[in-house]
Amino acid sequence: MIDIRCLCLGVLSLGDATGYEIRKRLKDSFGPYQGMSYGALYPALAKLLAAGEVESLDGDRVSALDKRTYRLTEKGRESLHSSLIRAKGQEQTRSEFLAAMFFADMLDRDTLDRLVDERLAELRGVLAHFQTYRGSPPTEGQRFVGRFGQVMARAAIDFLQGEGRAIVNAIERDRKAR
Amino acid sequence: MIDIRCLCLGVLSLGDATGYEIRKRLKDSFGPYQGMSYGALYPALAKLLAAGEVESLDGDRVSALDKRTYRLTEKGRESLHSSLIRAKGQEQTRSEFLAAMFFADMLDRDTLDRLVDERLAELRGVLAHFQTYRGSPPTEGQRFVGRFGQVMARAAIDFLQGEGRAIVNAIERDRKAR
DNA sequence: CATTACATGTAAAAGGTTACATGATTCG
DNA sequence: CGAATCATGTAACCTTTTACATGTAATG
Repeated sequence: MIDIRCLCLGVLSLGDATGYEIRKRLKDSFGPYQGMSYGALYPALAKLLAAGEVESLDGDRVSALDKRTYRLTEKGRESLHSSLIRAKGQEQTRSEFLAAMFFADMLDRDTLDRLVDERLAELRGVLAHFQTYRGSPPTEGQRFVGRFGQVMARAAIDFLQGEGRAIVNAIERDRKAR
Repeated sequence: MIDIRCLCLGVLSLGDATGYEIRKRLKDSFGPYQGMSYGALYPALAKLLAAGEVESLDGDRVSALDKRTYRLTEKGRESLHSSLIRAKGQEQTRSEFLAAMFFADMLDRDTLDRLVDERLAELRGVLAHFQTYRGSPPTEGQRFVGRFGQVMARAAIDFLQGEGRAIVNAIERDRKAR
């Protein structure tokens, strides 16, 4: 399973980083396909440190709040590799948007339009994010994720602007006909 | 927020059901876009019952394991409606597939092919699922979700069979060139 | 000098999964 | 009569979010 620890190891495999940077790089790389909150991140790093899968490059931290840079160890690299080869081709989406749209017949026109508009805004953000690949030339893996993200965002936008909007309009027509 | 309790209310808004049936109908409607385990479902139903948002149609249950059919109450319908109008157009995907592909450069050809094949198999299942809409004529909301699911699955399949596979092949070429 | 970005952590609570325990009904 | 499906529930565990507490460094 790919959990937060595994993701930390993965980001660190591309270069040393602080906890804060790990989270940022993950967001830059995956956009909406992976998230990470500090409350999960720092405990995960502590566990990785205790397990010897990462090492801290700062021996002389005075306070527990001082900046700390992590590096992947050989043990960590092996652990990451063994997680990756056991990974399944799974994907799990929990969509508040679709859940609400499913009950569209209970909702008024304004709410439906708002839901679609919000979804479109987010998707356009995702598309722009993946289109402007900043920083160093990406690995092939990064390229794969970026292209996949673009294609899926594009497909969702096209649907919502065309057929999706048409279904919403049909709901409204039905209501008026009644 | 759309949580498991809200989903139960939503399913029940389309007709009375047992806990088991609620889970089944949700899977039928949303495919991979919503899941629900029994360990979350039954405690959620108990809370809804205590809150008076659903009622039990079986007064005379001898054992706690006897079948029980739930019905949405007026209070439950209001609660559902107020959740829906507060819903955001959000969607969150956690993709073990993309996480693994991101580190494609660390993986061998066989693993990459397996990941793509597994993803394709799942997506084809999703597509088939949404294409064969069984049962009673769907509400417009159901139609929306079904069409959205089809479009997104189609886009992902096309990508993986074309450009995605090409990137995987490029990785292999790079490796051989080294 | 104020704001934004950088930076680390803890504690409580929510939310969910997995495994387990138990049994009835239906269909070939 | 055996297997699949239907059916309900608990408990232990895991992960993650949210809110809080605490600063430093860079930038306009």
